[in-house]
Amino acid sequence: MDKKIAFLGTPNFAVPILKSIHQSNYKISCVFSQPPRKSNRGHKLNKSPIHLLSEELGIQIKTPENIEKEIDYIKSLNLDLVIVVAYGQILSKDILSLSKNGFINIHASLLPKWRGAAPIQRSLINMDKITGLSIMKINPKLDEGPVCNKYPLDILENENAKSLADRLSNLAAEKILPNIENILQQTANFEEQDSSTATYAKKIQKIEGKINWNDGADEILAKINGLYPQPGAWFSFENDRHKILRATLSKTTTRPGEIIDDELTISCGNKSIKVTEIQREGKKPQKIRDFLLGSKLKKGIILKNE
RNA sequence: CGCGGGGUGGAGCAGCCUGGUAGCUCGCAAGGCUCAUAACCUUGAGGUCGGCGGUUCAAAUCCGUCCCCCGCAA
Repeated sequence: MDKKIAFLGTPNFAVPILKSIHQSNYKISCVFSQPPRKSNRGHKLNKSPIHLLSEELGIQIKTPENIEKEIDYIKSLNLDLVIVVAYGQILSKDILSLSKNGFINIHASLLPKWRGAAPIQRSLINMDKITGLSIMKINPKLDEGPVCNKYPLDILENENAKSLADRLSNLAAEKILPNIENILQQTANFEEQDSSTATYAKKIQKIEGKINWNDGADEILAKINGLYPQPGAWFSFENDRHKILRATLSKTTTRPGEIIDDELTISCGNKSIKVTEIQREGKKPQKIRDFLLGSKLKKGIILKNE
């Protein structure tokens, strides 16, 4: 009855899920994660969140540049099941054959909607009212495998990507356990996706964060929330990038980009947004009150779309 | 050795290039005005200008070095 499970994952989103499985009765034979990358200021080598967690929990961790090279090792593990959460490497047919019950992926959308890299951000930018999780079996194509369970989750008013990711991640941590049970018992029911209704969540490009004040306020707010905290939605003023971290809707409209009052309410193409938290280039995030004390962004200034 | 910005009373900033009295907005304290107030007026407290060293008659300001924070890019 001692089933052997492996876990493949990399970013923070996967952390609560690995924790949950670890705390349950299942035994994790090995964790795979992306190798430490040179990143951030100074290009230091940083281990992935899952890498760090595995070390902390004392689980065997492997971080191959290419998982294909570990194929013999994986075979030797004699795995019953593999859980994949945002691992970041393509899994070949050869790899996928090395688990008795397949490779199970948790995807942060209601498939076949938002297949691909950035489902959470895309659902927010698209102003969806609802999203969720899909538990699916990986096949060699991108997020196209058969689904055994979906868990819808309402998107809250003015919710941002971090909050939504946290909620989905926690939901996944909870729901993965009964699914593992069902799959190991062979009682899970997998259904093919209806690919004719599929949509794709393209990877986020940094340039998408640039705000166009001619857009409607709802749209701009969706961008601010969908790109929070990385890469963030921003505008330029006096050559400084100003990243808007949080904002609320406001009704007044004047000229697009015009600062309407002394509290940094900015008119959009339709309605306006009131900035409540902002981060200037090279500065820490600031509540709008603090930011305004020493700021030149006063009523009447018109922000340009550049 | 990836590129770059910053550290100035409690908060957010200006001053630095072109050395020579510590400035602005806010907060705080006291007083005044007011039916009253987060509004307005007056006064006040509070700063080793990130640390150390150097140049100079004189350093927030110029030079060197160290510490800390952040943005970009990957």
